[in-house]
Amino acid sequence: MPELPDIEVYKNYLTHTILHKKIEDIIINDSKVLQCSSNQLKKLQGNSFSNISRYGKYCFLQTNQNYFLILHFGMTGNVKYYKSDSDPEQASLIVLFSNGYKFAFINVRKLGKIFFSQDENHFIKKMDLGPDAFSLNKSEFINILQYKKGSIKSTLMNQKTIAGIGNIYSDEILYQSYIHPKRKIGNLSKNELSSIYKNMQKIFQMAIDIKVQLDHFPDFYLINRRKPAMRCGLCRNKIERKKINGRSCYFCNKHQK
DNA sequence: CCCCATGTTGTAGG
DNA sequence: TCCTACAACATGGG
Repeated sequence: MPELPDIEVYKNYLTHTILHKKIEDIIINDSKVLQCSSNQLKKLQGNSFSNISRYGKYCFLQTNQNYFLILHFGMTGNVKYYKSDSDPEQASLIVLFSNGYKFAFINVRKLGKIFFSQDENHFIKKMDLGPDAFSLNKSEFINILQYKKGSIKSTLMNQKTIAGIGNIYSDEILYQSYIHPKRKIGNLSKNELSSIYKNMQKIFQMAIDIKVQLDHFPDFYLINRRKPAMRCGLCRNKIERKKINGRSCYFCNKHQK
């Protein structure tokens, strides 16, 4: 489920598994997801990962030589640290460590991407990413949004404006903020923008705390109600689905004004 | 067979 | 220039 909280959970997982282990080899099973040359990946051999970080929906694996292996998960990306002769299905990339363990970047729909960079900030600039959603304070958040022209949902999902929010969490944030996804930002009050910010922080923190296990979200959340004929967890109205930005937007037409 | 799915990118149009 | 809509990408599930 790769939006900001999911990547944060992957980051924590990798921090507890792959750091400081000698990289013996890199196996590329699917060059389609590679956004760099295999020669660049060869540079990782003999080194180890020294730090894992996240920016927006990207995960940065820094090596002790200050190279960065950068993962983007698309719709179905996942990571796994394991010790076995048999590798996961659809592992695009496998890193072999000298302790016999492996790290796999799993990529069912092949919409994920693998990048290589020598400079984290340069990469972020090159990808034209806005500031990370979870690192902004309230006034920075409001300053960025308040002069935008588009609808609130589209703008929240625009990675060039703010990085990290996707379809599921933009819906959840607006649902809990009592704001209709099609509202133009210019029509939102300071209080409403402030509410969006607070709910974003609260929802992301919740999702990270429960490691994004869907059945651990509070019952009133929208996230487990994204199905036809489901009832709103806040006012029991029927949840609606509408295409916005080519994505299925779920919302409650009664309490989201 | 159909439609749906957590993302990004390119194109066309207002 | 900025915003919206839509198709494409690839694969699996209902």
